[in-house]
Amino acid sequence: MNSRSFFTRPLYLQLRDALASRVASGQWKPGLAIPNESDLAREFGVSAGTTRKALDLMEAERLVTRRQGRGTFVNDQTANDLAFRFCNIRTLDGRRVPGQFMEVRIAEAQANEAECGRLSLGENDRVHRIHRLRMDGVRPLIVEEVSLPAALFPNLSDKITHIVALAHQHGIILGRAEERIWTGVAAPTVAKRLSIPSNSPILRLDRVTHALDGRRVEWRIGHCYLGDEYMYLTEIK
Amino acid sequence: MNSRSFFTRPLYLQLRDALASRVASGQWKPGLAIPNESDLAREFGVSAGTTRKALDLMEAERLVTRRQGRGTFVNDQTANDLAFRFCNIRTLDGRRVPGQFMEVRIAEAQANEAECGRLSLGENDRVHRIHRLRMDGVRPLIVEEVSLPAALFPNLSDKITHIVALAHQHGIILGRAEERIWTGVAAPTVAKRLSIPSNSPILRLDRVTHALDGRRVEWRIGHCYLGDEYMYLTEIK
DNA sequence: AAGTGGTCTAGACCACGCA
DNA sequence: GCGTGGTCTAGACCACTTG
Repeated sequence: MNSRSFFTRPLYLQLRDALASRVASGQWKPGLAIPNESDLAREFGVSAGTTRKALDLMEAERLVTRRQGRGTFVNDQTANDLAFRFCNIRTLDGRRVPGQFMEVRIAEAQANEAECGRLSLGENDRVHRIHRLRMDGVRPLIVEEVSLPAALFPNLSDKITHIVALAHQHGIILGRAEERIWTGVAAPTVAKRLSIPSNSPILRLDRVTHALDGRRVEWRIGHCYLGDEYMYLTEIK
Repeated sequence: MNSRSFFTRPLYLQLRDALASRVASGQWKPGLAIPNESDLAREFGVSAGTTRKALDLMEAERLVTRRQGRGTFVNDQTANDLAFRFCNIRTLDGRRVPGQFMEVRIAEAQANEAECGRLSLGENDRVHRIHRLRMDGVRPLIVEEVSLPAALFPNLSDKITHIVALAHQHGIILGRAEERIWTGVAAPTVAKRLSIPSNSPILRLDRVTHALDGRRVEWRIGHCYLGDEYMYLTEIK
C-alpha cells in the first residue's frame, strides 16, 4: 500500500524531524501540551504506532515529556535541569550548580588549527571566541574559553553567551557532549581569576557539544578548581 | 482477553527478565544466536510485538546484539569493549586501556560506615576488600581500593577480581555506574606504587557500580596519575 | 529462496489524571 | 466520565544476510 521510495528514511524518523522542527522553531511552546497521538497520526497520515515511536524517541532525546493521563509536553530547554546538563560540576550533595557568568569577552576570528579539528571546520571558517568566568554566587568556579562556529550563530549578542540559550535562540537542539579531563596546576593568570594560589591542583576540561543532528556546536576549555566544596560527577551507562 | 492481575508488571518486562536470566545463567552462550522473535513469542505465549519490545530493551541494556537478516546474538560481557566500559581512562588517541592487575590483596571484613553508605548495606553486612594496582603494560595506572558486598559474591576466588568477570561468574548483569572525581596530590605511599614523585597531581575516582536490577555491586576508590599519556573521557547525554 | 530483524498498520483494552 | 498515554495483539510487507 505504502509506496516508500528506495532511499527514504523510516517514517517515524521523518515524523520525528517534522515534530522536532516545530519545537525548535518555537511553533510549539515550552511547557505546553502538543496534540495527542491520534490527532498527529491523522494530520501526518500515519498510524498511531508510528506516531508513538516518533514521540518516544523525542522523549529519549529530551525534547518532550510524556505523562500518562496528562499528555505530551514540550520541554523547556532553558530550564535549569536541561540547561546545565552538560556541566558535570556539582556540589558535594549532588546538586547541579546553576552558575552565572562574569568578565565576559567576545571576539570573532578565523578558526585556528585546534578549532578546525575539534569543531570539524574548514580553514576559512570563522568562529566566535568567548572568554569568561563562571561563578557560583561569589565563588569563582571555572575559567572558560569557548569557541563557536560563526556560521551557526549569526548576530551573536554579547549579552547571552550560554550555549543552551544560544542554541535555543538559533533553532538548534543540543544532543550530546564529550568531555576530556586532565589534571593540572593553576597558571598564575588562571589562579588569579579563580582567587586561588598559583600551582593549586585544578581540572582541565575539554568539551565538545554536538547538536542532535550531529553538527558540532561548541568547544569549551575549562579550568576548574574543585576544592572541597565541589566534585565532578558522571554517569556511566 | 488477557487477565493480567492488579499489580503485575508489563509483559515485555517480565519477558525481558526471563530472557535475561537465560543469559545470566549461561543457558544461552555468549556469541551464539538465540531463537527468533516468532519462536520466542510462541514459547512464551505473547505476541511478536511484545517479544520485540523485550529484545529491543535488552539490546539497549547491552545484553544482546540484533542484526537484520542475521539474528539476535548474546553479547560476551567479558569481551574488552564491554568489560572495560566502566573505566573512562583512555590513551590520548581515545582507545580504552585493557589493563591488568598486580599486587592484589583480598580481605573480608564487616562493612564500615562509608561502605554501608555507598553500597546500601546494613551495619552487620560483610564486604570483600581488594587492594590492587592496575597496570597498562609496565606503566602503573591506578591504585585501587575496592569493596564488594560479600552476600553477592560468595566463594570469592583470589585469582579473579575484576568486577565484570566476577559479576558474570555470579550471574549478575551490570547496568550503570556513577563516578565522582576530585583532584588531589599523591600521598607518599600512593606515589611509590605509581612510580611518581610525591605530591604529583592525581585524580581521585570514587565509583559505585550498579547491577541492571539496581543492586549496588562495587565501590571503588582509584588514585590515578594521568601524566600526558592518558585522559579521562566521558560522554554526556 | 528462505529466514531474520525492521517498519508499519489497525484496533483493543488498561492505567492514570482531571474535572 | 472522558481523554490521555501505556500495553498488547495480529498481521502485512520490507531490507538485509546467507545458502
